[in-house]
Amino acid sequence: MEGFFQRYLSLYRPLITRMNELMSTYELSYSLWQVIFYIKNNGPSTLIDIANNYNVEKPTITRRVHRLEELQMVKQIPGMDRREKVIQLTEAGEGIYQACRKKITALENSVMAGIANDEQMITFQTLPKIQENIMRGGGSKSE
Amino acid sequence: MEGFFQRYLSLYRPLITRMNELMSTYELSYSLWQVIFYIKNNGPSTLIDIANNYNVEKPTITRRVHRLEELQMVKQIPGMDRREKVIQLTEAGEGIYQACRKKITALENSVMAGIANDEQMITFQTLPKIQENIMRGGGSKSE
DNA sequence: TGGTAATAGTTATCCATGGTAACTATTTAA
DNA sequence: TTAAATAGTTACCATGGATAACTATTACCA
Repeated sequence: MEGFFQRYLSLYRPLITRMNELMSTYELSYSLWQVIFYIKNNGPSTLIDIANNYNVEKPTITRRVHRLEELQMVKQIPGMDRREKVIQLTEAGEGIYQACRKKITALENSVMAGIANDEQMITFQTLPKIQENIMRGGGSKSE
Repeated sequence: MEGFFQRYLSLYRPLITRMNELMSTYELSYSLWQVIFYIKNNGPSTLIDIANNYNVEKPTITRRVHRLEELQMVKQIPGMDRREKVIQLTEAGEGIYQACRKKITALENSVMAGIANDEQMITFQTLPKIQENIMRGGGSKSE
């Protein structure tokens, strides 16, 4: 499958740029969206939960959450451990989640124009398999 | 196709990290590799050629080429216009291209483990269609 | 021919993201 | 009760890309 990475990677910038434009109305970027998305779909969460989910380091999530707090899309609620910072969506955050979800879904659809349904499905199912393979293949750390 | 972007994007970091590790032996990263790759496949080229091909701005390519010159993988040859800087691979650059090409192809293969051939092909063909749709969809600039 | 466009490239500066190392505060365990 | 583990933060650095303003050269054209 020579040339696959090139095809995969050359899609990245246009896509992420488009997403960021889409969300700029709400002062969000894709990286911030990820946090909102996670909390919405997994309930109030700790920074560690989020960091583990996205395979990024803690300070990265600390920063994202702080920005979201400034934007008042997210707030801290008491956990059962004074170390933990349990993060939840605010009302505003909920609203913005809905609005962005709609926009993103619309873009997801428009981007599939002219592509057969089964081709969409196969691509949809293949990407996570590739990710599995890469992550199993062992980064320089763990494994 | 809700959730498609998430699947696409969550593959990005592991992949690019893996690529960068792969090439770190030669002090290359994927962004530098792109330049080498382009020159190898299109012959001696100007910065403008390269920038246009990858849809990035000129200064971005200026920097990449300068790094490659430092690494002596690339050199300047006279063009037919004293404004132009025509860039070519050096012998060393050729060698490193070959070495990286092999490594990348091997990774491309290993990453497809357990994925049926036709699924690979469909994914391979679908990605550029999606890219087309995104780029046609008009960034905030042109169109 | 002389002067204005356009073109290729560079420099300086800024922004967005993410990583690492070293730290605090709290909790667990021995 | 002290040592280790855990959650989070802070400070700092690296990468990669964008913009704006600049130089040098070439094209155009009146």
